[in-house]
Amino acid sequence: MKRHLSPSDRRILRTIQGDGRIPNSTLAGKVGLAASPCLRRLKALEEDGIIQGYRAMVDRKALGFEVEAFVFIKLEQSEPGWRTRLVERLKGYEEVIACHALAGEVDIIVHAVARDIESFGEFTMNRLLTLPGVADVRSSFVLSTIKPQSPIPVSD
Amino acid sequence: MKRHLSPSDRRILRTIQGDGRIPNSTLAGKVGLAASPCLRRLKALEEDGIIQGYRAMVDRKALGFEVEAFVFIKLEQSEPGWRTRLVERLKGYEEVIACHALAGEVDIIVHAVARDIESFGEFTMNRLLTLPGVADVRSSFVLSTIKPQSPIPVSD
DNA sequence: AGTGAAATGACCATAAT
DNA sequence: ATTATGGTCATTTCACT
Repeated sequence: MKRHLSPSDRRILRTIQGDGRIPNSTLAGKVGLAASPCLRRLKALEEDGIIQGYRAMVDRKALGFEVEAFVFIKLEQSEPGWRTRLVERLKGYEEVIACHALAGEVDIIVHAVARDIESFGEFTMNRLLTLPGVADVRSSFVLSTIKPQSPIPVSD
Repeated sequence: MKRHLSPSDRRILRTIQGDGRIPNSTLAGKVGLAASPCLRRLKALEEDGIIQGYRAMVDRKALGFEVEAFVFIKLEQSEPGWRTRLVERLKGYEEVIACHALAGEVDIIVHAVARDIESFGEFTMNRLLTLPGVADVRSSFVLSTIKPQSPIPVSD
């Protein structure tokens, strides 16, 4: 199950997390391989699900999303079916740019964007707080990004 | 300052957030442009900082990071200089895969990974709690990812 | 290593301002 | 006229066998 990662694989993963659009030939140069084996390894890493995909990181403000926030949700104890439906709903909201179930005080953390404070209010009031099984919703606006989404470290 | 986004730009942004490594020619086809103007637009979007970069999304577990957590930090009132040093330190930790300053109860949220619970403990105890200006540190482990890092919505 | 595909840059066309 | 849009073609570079 747990695939062994060669030193080349690790160098590929390190490099491609930093520049997901680097041409294979350039990547090959950086990791010290010829183009052909480098491409084979890259494809294998994708195939094995170790590389899950590639995304362009886009400035939310350029797309008109002035507000970014984290929403902390506490759940009531409730029938398991509700939980599933809640999760499906959360996944469906386009404002939700990431969402995790947590251990501890807070049950669910939602990373969200909104065009402005008003539409964020509409989102939390009408579309989060009204979800069945939700006991409490607290929001904190992002004031600044100290460190943007960053690579997972890759040891040698 | 605020660049106008053409319908083509929006289609490019929508597509490339979903597949950051799509070949330009394919991208051009999807957005209904010839390759050359498509590439010009893509480069301009990068140049203008609207596209901030490209990353491969890598499975943290494949790299040996069994633990993912959010850490909530409260600060003491303190001299402004401390704040700057704190932020620099946070940025420097490789365990920190994202970090934001928040408005509200919690001052800073840290998204972190660790190889195991022990090393996560070492990280919070020795490298977070000891930072000057930190009043309180609380951690919640990620139990499951409900929605992984997702695109910013792009309206037409 | 070779072949077909893709990236890239120079240049042209059209339309709206 | 100028700006913004997109297309065509020729050349280099790349992906993949």
